[in-house]
Amino acid sequence: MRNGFAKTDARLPAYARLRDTLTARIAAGDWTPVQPIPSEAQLAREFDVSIGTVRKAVDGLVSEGLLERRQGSGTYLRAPSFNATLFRFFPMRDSDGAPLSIPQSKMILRSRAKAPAEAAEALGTGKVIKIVRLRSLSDLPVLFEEIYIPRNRFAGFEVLPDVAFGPLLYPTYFEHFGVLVKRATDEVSFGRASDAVAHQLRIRTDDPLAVIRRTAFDVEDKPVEWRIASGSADGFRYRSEIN
Amino acid sequence: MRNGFAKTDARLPAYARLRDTLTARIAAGDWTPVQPIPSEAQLAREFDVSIGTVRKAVDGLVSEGLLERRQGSGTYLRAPSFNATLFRFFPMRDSDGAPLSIPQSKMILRSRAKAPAEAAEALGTGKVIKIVRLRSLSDLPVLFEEIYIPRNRFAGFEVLPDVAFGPLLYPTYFEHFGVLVKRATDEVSFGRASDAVAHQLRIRTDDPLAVIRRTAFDVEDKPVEWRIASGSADGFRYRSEIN
DNA sequence: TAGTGGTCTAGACCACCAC
DNA sequence: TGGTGGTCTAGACCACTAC
Repeated sequence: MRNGFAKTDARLPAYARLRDTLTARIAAGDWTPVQPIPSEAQLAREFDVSIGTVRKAVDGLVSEGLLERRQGSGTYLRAPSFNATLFRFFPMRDSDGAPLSIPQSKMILRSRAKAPAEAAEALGTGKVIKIVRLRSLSDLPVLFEEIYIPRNRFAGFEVLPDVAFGPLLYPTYFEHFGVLVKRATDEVSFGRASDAVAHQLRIRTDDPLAVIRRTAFDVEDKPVEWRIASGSADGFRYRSEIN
Repeated sequence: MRNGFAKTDARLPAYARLRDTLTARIAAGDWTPVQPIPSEAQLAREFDVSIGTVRKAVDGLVSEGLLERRQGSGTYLRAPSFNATLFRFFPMRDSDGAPLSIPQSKMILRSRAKAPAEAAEALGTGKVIKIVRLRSLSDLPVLFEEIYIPRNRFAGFEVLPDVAFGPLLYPTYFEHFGVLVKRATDEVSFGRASDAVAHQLRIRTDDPLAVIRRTAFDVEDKPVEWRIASGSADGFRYRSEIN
């Protein structure tokens, strides 16, 4: 065939097929955030469309947060574009407005496991790796997290050396497994601390708890992570923008 | 001047000035959702720009949710584009999956008032109208709301006849006061029921409470409403999409 | 200074809708 | 059938970045 589109629906308009082709290249890990992707003129030649059509395709990916334009320099992959640290659930400043100390993250467990029902339903598989973390502010534990990721996307995650992990998981997902988290859904509810959670959070059993369940999706809208996080309901707040 | 731009920064590109001019017309109530706005060709002539530039301006407003394109028919105002009923905070179906009965909304109070500190800070004025509502599912009260709206945007709201109100406030804001809510910020936290709230919700004093604070903004990003809503924490859940 | 993205033009043809 | 938005072209010039 004359053009270079990946296997996309030929009935779609050219800009949509180009957009899907570029998304596939991103998902395949063809590009990194440090080198610009091909220029608009190059893409126009490669796919035999006009620059205007390239711009429309790239516009879509920029508005999705996948790409980033830098005038005079080029267009770059934006990864991890997704900043959803659980610490936005708690105040980062004390009552005087002074910033609290740097958030800490302690990995408690990392091993193959069978996913609990909720996680298996969200991920579409029960074969997962389970991660347990405790996150703290000023040496006070504030959030207890259980995280499940599918083994077929994260083979070998459980044996990665500890130095591969920073305070955030999503950069690790991208750098070591090419998994780019693009969006997520959160669900906040109320519960009470079990013995185990209470012990980790240094609160009492049955104390009020804020519970956040999250499912995260990659650039192709496939679920790649399910997690449940718990913190004391006192001082908890969840901010959200609605459009 | 030759073109028809409203008072916009002449340093901005043409599409941005046109977008701002169209936003101002929307805010001024020049258009309704039932009649199309002028066609792209008409706008191009009126503002002495090309159709491509009109498309770029309209694209922005479409992606903001202010306008809606209908191929073959025209471009229409989308109002109220904002659907954020508080009932998404509670399950609308019982445990068997059967839908619960239609949500109800009872207005308890509607009068001029002095805004509490939080509301005054969010709205930038203390001169407000206070609205108190109780919202129910299957005749069970689930949400107690206190709402504050600035008097300078909603003059006469407190003396509107009851028939002017449906179950949702935002359509009333638009139809009677030309105020179009475009976005809002929510903050979820947990607390305990006061005597008054407990009585309204038919729960016990000090029972766990989910509290949602919301600030709503109009098309020009001016705050037009602040509300605080409370419901029993049991059965509460708040869903949110993160991008 | 060469190359990039940012803006803008003046058309063309197509798909769809309302009359 | 006429008018609308949807797609697409093949340029032009500008603003900015990197070297």
